[in-house]
Amino acid sequence: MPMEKTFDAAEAEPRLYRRWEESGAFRAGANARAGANSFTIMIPPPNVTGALHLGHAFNNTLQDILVRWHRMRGFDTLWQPGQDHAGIATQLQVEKQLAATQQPGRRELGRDAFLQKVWAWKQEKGGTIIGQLKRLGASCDWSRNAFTMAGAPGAPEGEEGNFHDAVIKVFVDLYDKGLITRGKRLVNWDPHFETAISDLEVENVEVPGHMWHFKYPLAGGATYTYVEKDADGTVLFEEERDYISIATTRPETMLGDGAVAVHPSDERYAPIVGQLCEIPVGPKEHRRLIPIITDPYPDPAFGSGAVKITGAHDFNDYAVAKRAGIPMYRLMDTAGRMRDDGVPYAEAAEVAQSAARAWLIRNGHATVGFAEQPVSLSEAEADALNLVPDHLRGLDRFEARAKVVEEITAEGLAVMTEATDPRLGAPKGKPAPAPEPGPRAAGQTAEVPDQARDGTPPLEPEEGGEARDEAAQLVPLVEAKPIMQPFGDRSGVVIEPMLTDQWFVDSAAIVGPALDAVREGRTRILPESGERTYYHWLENIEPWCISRQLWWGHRIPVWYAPDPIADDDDRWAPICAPTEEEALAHVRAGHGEDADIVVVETEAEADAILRETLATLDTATEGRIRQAQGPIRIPVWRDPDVLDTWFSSGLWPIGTLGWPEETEELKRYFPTDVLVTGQDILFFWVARMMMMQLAVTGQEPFHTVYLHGLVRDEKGKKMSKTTGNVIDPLDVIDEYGADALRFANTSMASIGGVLKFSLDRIKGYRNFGTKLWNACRFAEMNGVFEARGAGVPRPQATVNRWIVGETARVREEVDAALAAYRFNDAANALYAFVWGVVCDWYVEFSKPLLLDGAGEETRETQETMAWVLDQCLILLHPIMPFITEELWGLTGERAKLLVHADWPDYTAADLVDEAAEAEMRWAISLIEGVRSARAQMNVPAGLYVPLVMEQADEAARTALARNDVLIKRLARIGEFSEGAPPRGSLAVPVRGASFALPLADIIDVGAEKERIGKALGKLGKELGGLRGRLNNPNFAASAPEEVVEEAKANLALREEEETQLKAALARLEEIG
RNA sequence: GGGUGAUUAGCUCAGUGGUAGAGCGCUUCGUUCACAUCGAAGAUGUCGGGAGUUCGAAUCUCUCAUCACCCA
Repeated sequence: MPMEKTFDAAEAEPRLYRRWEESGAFRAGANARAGANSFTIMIPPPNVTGALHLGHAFNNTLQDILVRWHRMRGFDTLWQPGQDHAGIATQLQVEKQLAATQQPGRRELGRDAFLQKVWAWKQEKGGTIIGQLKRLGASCDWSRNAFTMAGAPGAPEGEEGNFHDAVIKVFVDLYDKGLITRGKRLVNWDPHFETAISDLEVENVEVPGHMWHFKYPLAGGATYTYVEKDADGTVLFEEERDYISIATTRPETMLGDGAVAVHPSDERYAPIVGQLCEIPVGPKEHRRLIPIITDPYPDPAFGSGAVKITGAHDFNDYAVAKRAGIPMYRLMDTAGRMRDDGVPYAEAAEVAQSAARAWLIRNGHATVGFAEQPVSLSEAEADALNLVPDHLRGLDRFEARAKVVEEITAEGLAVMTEATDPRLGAPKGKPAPAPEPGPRAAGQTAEVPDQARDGTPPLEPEEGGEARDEAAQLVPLVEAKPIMQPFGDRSGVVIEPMLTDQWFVDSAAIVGPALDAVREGRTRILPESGERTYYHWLENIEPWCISRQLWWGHRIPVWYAPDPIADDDDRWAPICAPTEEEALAHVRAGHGEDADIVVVETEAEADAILRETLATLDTATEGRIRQAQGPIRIPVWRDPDVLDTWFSSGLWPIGTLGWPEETEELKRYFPTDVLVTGQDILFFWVARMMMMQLAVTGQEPFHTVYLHGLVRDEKGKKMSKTTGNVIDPLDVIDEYGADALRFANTSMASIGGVLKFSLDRIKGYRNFGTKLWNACRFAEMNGVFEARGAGVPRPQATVNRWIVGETARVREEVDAALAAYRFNDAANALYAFVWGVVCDWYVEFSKPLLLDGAGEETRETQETMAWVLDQCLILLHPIMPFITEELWGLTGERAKLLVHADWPDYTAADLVDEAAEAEMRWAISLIEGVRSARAQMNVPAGLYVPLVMEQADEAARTALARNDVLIKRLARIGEFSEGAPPRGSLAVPVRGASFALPLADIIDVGAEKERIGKALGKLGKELGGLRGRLNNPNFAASAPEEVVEEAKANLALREEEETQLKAALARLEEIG
């Protein structure tokens, strides 16, 4: 039964994949030769919430190619699959689902019940991407599928595994070594998810924003002379002022200001440094005064040159406050609302006031006043203080902003300017609104100032100049300008820098080996530019914040118990232990065997119990509970935070292999070989894996990191739902088959290449599959596969000898390309070979032998073709596994599936027959010459025409004689003759011979002259270049010998061709 | 502002010192018994601009321009 005309991918792919899986073809070690080296790839674990996108499709195609290639070569191969638990994304997903199905929300459920819901969700929906990777043909060992939360407490049946143990063990080890610490740090806070997120999860986007300018009056009505000078010292402007002008894009943070800073060299403000100024907001009777300090951070040329310092809400201010010892006052709660806790504002402001005075005293700007006690606030005390005025408490941060602006303006403390000031941008006379900005709001809010609009040049940016024309109508100066604003990449809300207690890894202490590994070449990053980026980041590494205020994740293994020796002040002592039992054992050791230990859920509960306990004790012991008599209640609570997802995925290479147990797999497959991943997670993941694996095992986790870019659309744009240019790889697979998608991915995969996805290319590679299919179909129709022999054929016929050599060449080319991770070169070499050599020439050449012939030559051709096609299937299999496996099955009884076929290792040196190659290349060039002349001269395509050989050398004669059947067939030649070409022939020059097509009655002499003239023109250019080079004595002297030889040989060939063409032209001239 | 990279045929891209290629598209021709998801032939380039090194530069250096990404 003849084969179908095309490959039915939709039908065959699931069937073939099932076949592979059922036969265990992808199992670790399948098809390994005895004593083989291992080859391991760890899949970059997709989020458990994820669905396959084109980036995954690309990334996993490359991994699959490497894995299939090694497996066929007999390596002990493991492709380790798995998923990442993706803290924020998963928690969000489940919360959404609860809301959508009218179930109780996360907080109502409580932690344990919620986590059960997450696990249930994971078990039901978490496998989506696995099925999708299978459709792509990914040959992972699915029996080993891993999960970064496997084995966590509460994990249901089927989620066993010890990944959790690995994560906890590493945390405890690093903690014990002092490499993990807890502290108050400014972190990027996501008010939507109410958790810290890393720098890398923050997207900075330029959005239309506003810059407000406010006056901070000097304390006690003090004044100074404000002078502005130009570079030469000429006074430009001078006035008496009782305030300092401050610009801000976030007025609500003024409430937490701890100081105003100016540059030490800024003479304008020198007179008032060390004085106090007033924050112009809040109840008049409790206005807070803050010191004016110097710090190198403010840029005198920007704005007024004075900067408000809000240490708890801005990264730059944080550094200034740290340097100067300015207290940091937190203003917001975890949801980004203005705080509504603590003592009333008046009381809090009082304390802050004393702290400000104390600062002046400490820094020598003031002396201790009468009856005054300098107050110094600890970090915790400052944090506990709520400086939000009572009427603003509980407001959303953006509402609070609007209120603050309104109040200051009403009080007349906004800096004013003319209504025509081009900086305003917003509608005249109206203070700009303070909407909640967001990337989606961009373009809807106030426009960016268009200074060209009214032709007025912008005013000088220096403050103080804007109110000079008193006659003009004045409005508050609210600049409309684009500002960079941080957004959470998952939540899309504005990120708030927030001072919170977090856990940190001291990255700087463990980064050394990770840097050395790349510097010393033990791990190589491709493209090389990735190495530079890697160094740059690691050399400037910041502490890594690893705590997240989420529930879904590895909970931090730290418990808190009353410190048996500490003062009341920091009475909770952390105990880090792998399990609660061990932690409690520590508590018991500290508090005595008879202590009644109560594990509670929150710090508040623990506090209550501890207060009760303390109350029962003798006050003379000053709260030290070690002196307690008899059993007392000791509250213990566990840190509620979970670890950053990247902390656990950082252990992916060893965690998936069973570490910390010393498993057989760990010994066999670690260190792994290649990591294929997106360059966007070089820091998130790659660098951290390097650091963590080195810290834990002392070994590099992989020797090669292959980085690739983002898959974009045809025009190079990012694919996004909002743009609507997202292409679903599954749709592509449905329409064109997985092989076409894979081949397109492979051919795009040049090192460091830009990835632009094009459906035209997909279609082209689907056609390529069809071409291969039909070559096999032709072979099958001609009994080729019945003649398959064992091993490499050793045929006699020139065409067969030639194609065997060509096959060896392409095998070497493919191996070299894959070894160098030049996937595109491998794909292109195979495309050119299968289509351009096998299909275009070899199949055509074989036709006379297969269709017309019989006997040994036919049999040998069948055998050779069977072998050549088998080689095509084998070499293409890593890239196009489905169609090749299908053809492998259809074209013979096979000992093994193609997925386990032996990868060839024959070489061009063994198999290339140079004489055969020269002969075939000559025949091809003659055929092409004839075809070209015919087509250009409009000789009817179907017409058989005679060919006259004018002259020929020995090699050409032999080649013609031995291949005349092929040449006649493919060039559509009727008869050969030898002799002088008749007048009005078409000239066909080839190497070592000249031919003519006598077609005087068909051709147009003028057109033929033109054709030859054109060819001569081209030749002339080339000859000019070659002669120029060879005539240059410096060329012969400096260029390598083989280059000179090549140029000489080239020149000889071109000259021969030129002679022939000139002769042909001369003959045509005779006709006229 | 810092870093990294890109600029080659109409389009998408290869091309690490020897005189420029592929695929797609385009034009012309073709119902030749594997394939029209095909075949044959053809056209198209101051390799972003300028300077330098070199016998020789798309390739190395400098510079300018434009664009992209990452980090502030």
